[in-house]
Amino acid sequence: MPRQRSKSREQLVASAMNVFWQRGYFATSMEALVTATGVNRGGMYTDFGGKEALFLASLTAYRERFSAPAIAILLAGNDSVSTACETINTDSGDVAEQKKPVGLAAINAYFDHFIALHVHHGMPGPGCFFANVMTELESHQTQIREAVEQHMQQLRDAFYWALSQETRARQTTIPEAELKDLADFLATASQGLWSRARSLTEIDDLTRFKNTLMSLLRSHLESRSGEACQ
Amino acid sequence: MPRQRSKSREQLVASAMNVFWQRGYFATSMEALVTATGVNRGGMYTDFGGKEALFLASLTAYRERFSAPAIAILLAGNDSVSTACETINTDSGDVAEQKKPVGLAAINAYFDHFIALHVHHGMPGPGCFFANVMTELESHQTQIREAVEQHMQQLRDAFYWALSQETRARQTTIPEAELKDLADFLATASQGLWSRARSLTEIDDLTRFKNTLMSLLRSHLESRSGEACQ
DNA sequence: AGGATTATGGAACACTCATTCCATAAAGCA
DNA sequence: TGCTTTATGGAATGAGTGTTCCATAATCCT
Repeated sequence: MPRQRSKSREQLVASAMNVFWQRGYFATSMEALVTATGVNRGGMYTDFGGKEALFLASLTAYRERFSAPAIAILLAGNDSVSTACETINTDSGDVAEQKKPVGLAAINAYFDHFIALHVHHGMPGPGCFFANVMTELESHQTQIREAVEQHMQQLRDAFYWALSQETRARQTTIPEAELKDLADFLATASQGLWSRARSLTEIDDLTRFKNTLMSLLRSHLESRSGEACQ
Repeated sequence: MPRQRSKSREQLVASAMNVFWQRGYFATSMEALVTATGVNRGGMYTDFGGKEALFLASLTAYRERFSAPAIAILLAGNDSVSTACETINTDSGDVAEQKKPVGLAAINAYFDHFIALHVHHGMPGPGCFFANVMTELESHQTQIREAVEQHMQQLRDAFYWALSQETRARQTTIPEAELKDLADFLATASQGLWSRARSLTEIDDLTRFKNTLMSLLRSHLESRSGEACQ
């Protein structure tokens, strides 16, 4: 009986997410959301509670659509998530479906995925939604803070998985604590890259970061495996 | 003849800077600035043009008061800036005045300075003002964008200087391009740390990042100097 | 076709924002 | 002391905010 809505709830969140991602929470007005999504003002309040609820929905939509596929690349070979990742990966289609890279190669692929995103989007990029939110947090609610922390945790764990795969392949034993530190470092360093991508104008800057990081990582792992040199 | 003002222009900017740094541009209202600075509303408009001009002044104040001293640590031994740095360093007083660390030790000292700042401030920290601004940029003017880019340039150059000092001490020759890439990497990675410090609660997380980064750097430089091993 | 139901889009509301203005208070000079 | 000059703090302004509401329009079912 009812009139059918112009855009589905998912389309609405997808549009809103883009605006929040690009402009941040405070700089985004409800008016801007109305024009960007094409949805009438009232509908935003019947479907969601209001601006903050819509922002939270945008945050989870971002994690599903962008964050999870990227992290899935790092988790290649991890059986507990492989089924979910496989569908996501084949959807995005920018990862080799036959033989997914593992270990350092997975980390390399993660950054390639990041770079491909920026080639597609154009520079300067929008940065990481979560990293952007981090700098606006002060007056946000704890709910959002938890979402950010959860994202960082996932990224860290994914890096840890990729690193442990690499050491297994190399048949080297690195203390778990040291591997965790490395994973932490990678998560934080890549957050820096995401932030930085907001003001850089050259894709090459991203590529050089990746190459340098991978080179550092290789040097480190090799120095730990071939201890005979010292 | 006139009534003397309650706070100097510099005190005003210093107070305003803290609020902008903590809360960001949009989340900071003029009312909050009035109560935080203790300066009357009218004075803000006679001394500066308005909110944006005050924000710009806060940005340069931050560079002078926080950014420059930190970067000066990296530039130890660089004669072209040594005089300026010396006065700044002795003011802050958290750097050994007699023999300033050079090369990798300077980079280590840079992060120690960063950590000391957070010990003093308490966690979670306020992050890097410039990094915070980066994520709000979309609707800001080019003037602010330039200020951010200028800061990144300075940080990058400072890291480059410290790295070149290190290779000179080690008597190893690394191509200039490769050294520049390393400096770029360090600047971006440390921006990640600054951002991350906004949501972390343990000082130890910062220390572990520093240790891991220094360890990676050492492994890399050693692998480049002792090529005989491979 | 007619009626029930829901989306629509614009008006209206209360509120906060940055900015301007002004009567008052305070300080130095005659 | 009286006069000039400037800072002060609060009121006023007008634009913009998030939110609510409602008459209208569109769709589906009978």
